[in-house]
Amino acid sequence: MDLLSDLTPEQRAAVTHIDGPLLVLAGAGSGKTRVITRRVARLLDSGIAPENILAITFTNKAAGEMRERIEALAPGSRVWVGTFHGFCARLLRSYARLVGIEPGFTIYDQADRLRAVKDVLEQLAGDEARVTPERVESAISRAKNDLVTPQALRRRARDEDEGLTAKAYAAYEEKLRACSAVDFDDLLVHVVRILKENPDVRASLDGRYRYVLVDEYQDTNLAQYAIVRALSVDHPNLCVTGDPDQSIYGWRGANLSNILEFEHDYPGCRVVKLERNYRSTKNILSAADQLIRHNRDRKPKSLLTENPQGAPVNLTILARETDEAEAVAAKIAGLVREGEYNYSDVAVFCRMTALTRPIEQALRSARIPYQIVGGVSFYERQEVKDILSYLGLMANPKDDLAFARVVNVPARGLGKTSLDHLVKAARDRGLPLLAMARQADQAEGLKDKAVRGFRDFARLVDELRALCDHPAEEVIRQVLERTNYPDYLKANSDDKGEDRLANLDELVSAAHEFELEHPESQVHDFLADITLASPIDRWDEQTGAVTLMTLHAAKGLEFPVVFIVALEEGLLPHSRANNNDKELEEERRLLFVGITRARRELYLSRSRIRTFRGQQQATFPSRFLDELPLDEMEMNDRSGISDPQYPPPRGNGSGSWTRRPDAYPAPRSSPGGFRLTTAAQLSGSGGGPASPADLDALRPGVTVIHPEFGMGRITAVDGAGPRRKGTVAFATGQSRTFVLAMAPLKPLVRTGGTGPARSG
DNA sequence: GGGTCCTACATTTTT
DNA sequence: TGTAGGACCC
Repeated sequence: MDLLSDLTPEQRAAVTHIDGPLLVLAGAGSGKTRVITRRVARLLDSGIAPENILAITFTNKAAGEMRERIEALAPGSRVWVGTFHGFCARLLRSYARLVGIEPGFTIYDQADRLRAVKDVLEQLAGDEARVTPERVESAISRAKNDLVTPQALRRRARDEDEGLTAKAYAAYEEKLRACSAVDFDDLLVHVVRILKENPDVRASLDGRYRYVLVDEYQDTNLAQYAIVRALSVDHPNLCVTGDPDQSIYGWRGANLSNILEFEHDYPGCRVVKLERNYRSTKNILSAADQLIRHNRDRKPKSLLTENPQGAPVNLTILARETDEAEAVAAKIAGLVREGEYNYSDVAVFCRMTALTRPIEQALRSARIPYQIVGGVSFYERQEVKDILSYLGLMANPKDDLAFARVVNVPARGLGKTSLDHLVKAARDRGLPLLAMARQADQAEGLKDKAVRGFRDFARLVDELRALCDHPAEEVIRQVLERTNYPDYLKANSDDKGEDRLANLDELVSAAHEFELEHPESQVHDFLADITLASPIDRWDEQTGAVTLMTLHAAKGLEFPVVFIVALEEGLLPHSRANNNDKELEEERRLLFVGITRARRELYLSRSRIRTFRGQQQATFPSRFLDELPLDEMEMNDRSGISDPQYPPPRGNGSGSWTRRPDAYPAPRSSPGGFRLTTAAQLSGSGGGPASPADLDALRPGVTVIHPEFGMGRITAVDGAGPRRKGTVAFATGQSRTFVLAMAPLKPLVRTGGTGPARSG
């Protein structure tokens, strides 16, 4: 086919560029994927060998799609397309020895890493540690992505906690080495080291991968930058594509300056800007544009489209998250009933996976098929992880983490005490746990029964290990059979047993599929593939179901109809991102990404009250709503209550549609809605001084209104009688304590309910 | 050692 | 709301 005829001049410029660095700044929906794949086809057309091309994408799914498209344009060409992590894993299998690790290394995922950090912290500081394992874990990850060594982190440490973190980092590294394991970030870090310390290897890889393409370049971190740089010295035929406005992985170490400084890093590079949007309606694009303009740390850019105006963007306010979910479900049902869309045309995005639950429920009861992307991934389920740990231990006998996980699963009478003795003995001798288990009779303090147990277990694993070069599917079947795992599951899981057995079946068929695709593979290849898989890789757009996912997962996708829910302060922007402008701008970009996924219709919503962590809480509208072109939008408030008065978080904001200054509420009731009631009214005592009954309504968990501070929630009460005090956390972030009998606090209750809203 | 119950706890996003 | 870890009892 003609690779150029249907392209715009800009797209054509990018596609026809062959040698030298190329930066493609591609706005949302500007046909970027098409440009990249065409360019690869064009490279192949011009006689460049497929093995000289390396294409890096953000997810395996994107890689698969690109591979397919390239295959369609240039059949039979075997271009390597994959993620940074996949590429590095492969490279590391060949060059492991250069950084002192074994080629059969195991890849630890985040849960494994957290487990390892916990072990290390306990060993280092016992119960004394003042830093949480989670914080240490993320600090280690951050350090690695920034190419900071344990020594450097130690030198940098300013206080005791940072010192302990650095120490834990060093100990963690040792532990991984002893287990012959690497974590996600190590895949990158080790490759950086290989490239840095071995000029010959670097030169040969640079020569091999003469044409490098990196997609989503705005989300690369320092380690990834270093890899790309090292592969583009002798042959700087590097093409990167991305959009600074869509950078949403800063928390993972992504460095926006990689793309902003590209022209500086690669002098003489060609820059192509793709600004025309082919995806969305004018209305949707206008919303995206107005929003993203509020980012100050940004190169101004216009978003243009020749697409029709389209329907106005819709913003709906509901009373509670269940109402919101039902409204979404009802709207979806209506759209499909009208015949214009299928379920698979629709996606619902939210900030956190935890927010999907009410949506799921509503979709279920409306009998709308859906699939959820993310959340607890299939491979993180306990039963799956157990079996995978057996495989891991078979493939890598030094994997102490896997050993500890399964040595007593199913129960073999090897509890904590026995394991502690074994660990100590192994540590003294510098042996892996499996090796120590084989000679458990030499470990101090073990009872005969435990010695026998460990040796039996070691024998079992050794026997299984003999099967290591068999197909993964068969290995899994053998593990299940020889460990009696299915029986153990049946005995130990009450009503979930069926589900869990089904998960094991699914694991077997996953292994089978892998086997078909990679006939030559070994168990550790299967494990690596699983570990490096992302939730979105399992997503199938063909199933005829509504898609439910986080805004992060939505990157790179598009849907005719998009819903974005829970546009509330604390959720979007997330409360953890509230501290500085940088994080706040990333949150804004996140919403921008969500909005620009929509092709024809966009529905935004928020709920006035949200139950989170089992607690009802009044919410405030996301500040981002005020940044949208509200006059062009269609808005309806179906909550049946109006906003209370509250001090705007910043600026004056008054007069805007989302912040109604008038509203200390004339109680208004609507079926199933809310009204605001005073404690006095509740108890029927009609507005006099608070009676004991009034005070009874003011309990922890109850949402209240204060005329000055706005909505809040009672977090604690203290004392009794007239001097009883209550602490209220207000939605503005401040917390205050009042004498309940005196304070003008009013509980928010459900119409027709029997009493104040209660927690739990 | 192992199972059960309870409490305390945290809680973003993901390769 | 969920879960991970601790206390307790068999």
